[in-house]
Amino acid sequence: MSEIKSDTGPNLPHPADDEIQLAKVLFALSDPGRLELVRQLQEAPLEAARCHLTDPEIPKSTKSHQMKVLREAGVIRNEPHGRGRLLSLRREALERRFPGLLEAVLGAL
Amino acid sequence: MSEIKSDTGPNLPHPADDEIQLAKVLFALSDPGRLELVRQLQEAPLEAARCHLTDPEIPKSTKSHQMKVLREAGVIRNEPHGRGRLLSLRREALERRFPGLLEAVLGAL
DNA sequence: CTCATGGTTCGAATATAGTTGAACTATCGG
DNA sequence: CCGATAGTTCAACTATATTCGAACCATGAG
Repeated sequence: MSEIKSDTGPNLPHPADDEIQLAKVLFALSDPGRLELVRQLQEAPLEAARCHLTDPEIPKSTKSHQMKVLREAGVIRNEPHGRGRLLSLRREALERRFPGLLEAVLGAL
Repeated sequence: MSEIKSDTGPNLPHPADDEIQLAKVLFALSDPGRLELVRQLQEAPLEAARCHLTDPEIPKSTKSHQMKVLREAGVIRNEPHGRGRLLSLRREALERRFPGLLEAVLGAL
């Protein structure tokens, strides 16, 4: 056991709060599959392996790609967690940057 | 002069209020150029010829295409007006369908 | 009617995005 | 250490979007 944060580990790059761009966020959310994933993170962070229940046939590489688009847009965080990954919504960052946006998107039918 | 609405005229198709889809709206707004156009319609409707798309060098066919994407998504209305077209934001429809969304997007820096 | 203005549409080229298998990496349990 | 699990990355392919010239169409002015 070690408390040292492994630099060599699978720590993926995330944009800083103030680097999050509106256009990229809107684009990331403009896909039904990605939007669905975001909805699943509404209540609480989720292990990647536990979401996307709707389509169990999707290859993991495809799923990984969708997570990447959301992560690079600054919509979700993707961190190591046990032998998998923990996905979470970047609520605070998005709210600070684009107040009301996430709520409006998630609130829609 | 005639009060008859010409059916043969350039009346373009618009989605009905309840046919407006979130994903398409978000996609339409995810382009900086289109977003800029939408911002110009914030205050009041505008003749298409009067809204300069940041780049004055943009060919009219390209500009027409951008208007089409926004129109088909249900973001703007595009109606005949004199020898040109009048563009307007579909505020009410968007507000009814996705409350707060437009405000959040336009309010962003 | 004719012309200039302001736009739409079409088609072809280009650019960007999505999909997927295979190879690779990290972690945990035994 | 080994195998299983979970996910990323890469490369090739397919699909969708964007761009823009050229042709076309409607309106208003003269």
